[in-house]
Amino acid sequence: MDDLYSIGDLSREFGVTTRTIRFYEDQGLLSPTRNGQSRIYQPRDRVRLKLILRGKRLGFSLKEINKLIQLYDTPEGEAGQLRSFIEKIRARRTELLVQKDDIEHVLDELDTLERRCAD
Amino acid sequence: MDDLYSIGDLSREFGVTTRTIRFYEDQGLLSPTRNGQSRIYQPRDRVRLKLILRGKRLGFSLKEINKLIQLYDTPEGEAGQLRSFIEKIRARRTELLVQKDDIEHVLDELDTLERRCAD
DNA sequence: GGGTTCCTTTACGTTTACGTAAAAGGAAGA
DNA sequence: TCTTCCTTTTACGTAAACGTAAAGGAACCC
Repeated sequence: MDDLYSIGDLSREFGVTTRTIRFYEDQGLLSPTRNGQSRIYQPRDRVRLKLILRGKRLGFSLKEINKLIQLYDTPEGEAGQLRSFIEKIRARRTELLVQKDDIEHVLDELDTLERRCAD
Repeated sequence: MDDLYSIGDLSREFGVTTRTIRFYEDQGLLSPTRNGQSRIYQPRDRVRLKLILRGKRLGFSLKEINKLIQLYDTPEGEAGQLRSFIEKIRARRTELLVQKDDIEHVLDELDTLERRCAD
């Protein structure tokens, strides 16, 4: 019971509500085991939650995050689906590059603003 | 009437619906002049729309975007409000740095995925 | 003058991502 | 035993950001 977590543990660690964590499970993003009625989270569940939250920070919807996670979990095959998914990945990457650029712009502007304000 | 735009012009240029543009006006983010009933957008309105959309790409809410825009428009004074706003700017910058980091991680992962898929 | 296109306002509908409250059960501590 | 804390399910509520008609006016084209 060393690397096992309750829903409250994860809630505290990641700064999200238990409602949120249950919601992610409801949406098929998490599937913890149970001890009686209580949810028990393994390290891999914890990692997965981490990934979900990172996805969120990047503006992915939960559905998109779900697909990305599933993509990680696919062992090998299903090249057919994957081919079309590569396109999506590339599209997303393009978006992310734009976003990165945006961020750099905004960081500059924030600096300017901050200096302008510091009077 | 060279640097004047209709709502349709901007809609087409930026790939958003007219509904969206009117909604932004409704939220106080845009205030075009009128020709009779029709909205007329000046270059500065166009720039502002551009800023709004960039803000959106960065995950700002319309309310936050509104504040940032107002911050740009403040001529000089009101140091009181600004001081607390600098904090928000710094917080946002920290978030953006995290986000930039996230993006770089994900870009790497997307590369890996793409290579893994390319069989 | 009919058709097409663009514009307007009003207003109800929708999706996402949870918030929040209600009602209840199990376990630990004073 | 009582209280407190953590957990559960169920379910209605909500904010943000538009979508989607509906109904109408103005301008242009043939």
